Amino acid sequence: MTTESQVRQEPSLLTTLEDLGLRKTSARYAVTSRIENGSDAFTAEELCRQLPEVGRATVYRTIRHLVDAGALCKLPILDGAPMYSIARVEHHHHTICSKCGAVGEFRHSTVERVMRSLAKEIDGQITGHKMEIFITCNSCLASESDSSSDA
Amino acid sequence: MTTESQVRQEPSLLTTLEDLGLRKTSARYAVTSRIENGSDAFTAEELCRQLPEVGRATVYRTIRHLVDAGALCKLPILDGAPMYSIARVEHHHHTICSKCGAVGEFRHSTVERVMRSLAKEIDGQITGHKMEIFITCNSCLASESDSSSDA
DNA sequence: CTCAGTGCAAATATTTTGCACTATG
DNA sequence: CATAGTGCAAAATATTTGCACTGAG
Repeated sequence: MTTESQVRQEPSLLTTLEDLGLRKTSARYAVTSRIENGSDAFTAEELCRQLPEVGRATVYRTIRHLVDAGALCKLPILDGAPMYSIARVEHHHHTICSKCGAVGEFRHSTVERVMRSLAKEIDGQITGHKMEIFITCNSCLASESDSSSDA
Repeated sequence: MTTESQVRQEPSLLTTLEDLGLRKTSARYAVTSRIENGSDAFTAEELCRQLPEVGRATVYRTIRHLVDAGALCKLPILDGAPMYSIARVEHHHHTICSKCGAVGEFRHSTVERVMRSLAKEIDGQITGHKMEIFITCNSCLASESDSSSDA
């Protein structure tokens, strides 16, 4: 979609869990494959609803493992529950469509360069940063122009 | 603290509420003056605890009004409840100390310029952005070097 | 006096935890 | 077979809502 184009073939999330020394269980298989085959961003509750056969606690625990391992990003949504999405690019930022909630990833070297120039203005030592860009995605723009009741 | 130096004398939050056509009540006075005299960032629950004489619902309702009016920023904290801080600079970003939670504000023209250059790479129309910089603030750096048990 | 605003407590939402049971390695 | 992992339901936490009462204009 952006700077980094196709970075397919991320190692399965289940493998990520194994690498952490965790067992390969059917519950974890269900959760990770649902994440990998589902829509790009989701909430914990959504996942629970989609996986009635897996206990709520297990879903939350699995998500936490994946976030800790860096395989999932936790996106702080201002309203309700946080959303999660698979981290495809090492360090990146997110685009979030305010209409439909679609989440995209991008990486832009300028952002990192800005961080360096900010360093001297900040009253402390920078340890990390997070940037979210709110957009109206192209599909939503398209459907908007249908009902052209714009002010 | 940074680019924009002193922008004191923001209109009292209570005035902001009046401008919205809301009444000037004692509960709202209590909430807004507590916010203005308290520490820079706070959670809704903290405010409730500090104002036992004001109902929890009123605290939440007042915060919501202020956020809607743009007088307070809602900072999505990844762990627990979101934090709020007074918006002093029109459009700005935040520094958050990972150790002590202190929140600072800064504005940097380069950030806005980056947004413009990103526009052509993003698959949709940018409607807003939010950037948070995680730091270890100078006070925490100082107290760290005391107990120099660093790995 | 009227109705916006309030406080309370119950409802709702989200996430974590304790514990007995199950199944992976 | 030992114990990591699970499911459930209860607890903990965070926020919203219904409703009768109060007070600002």
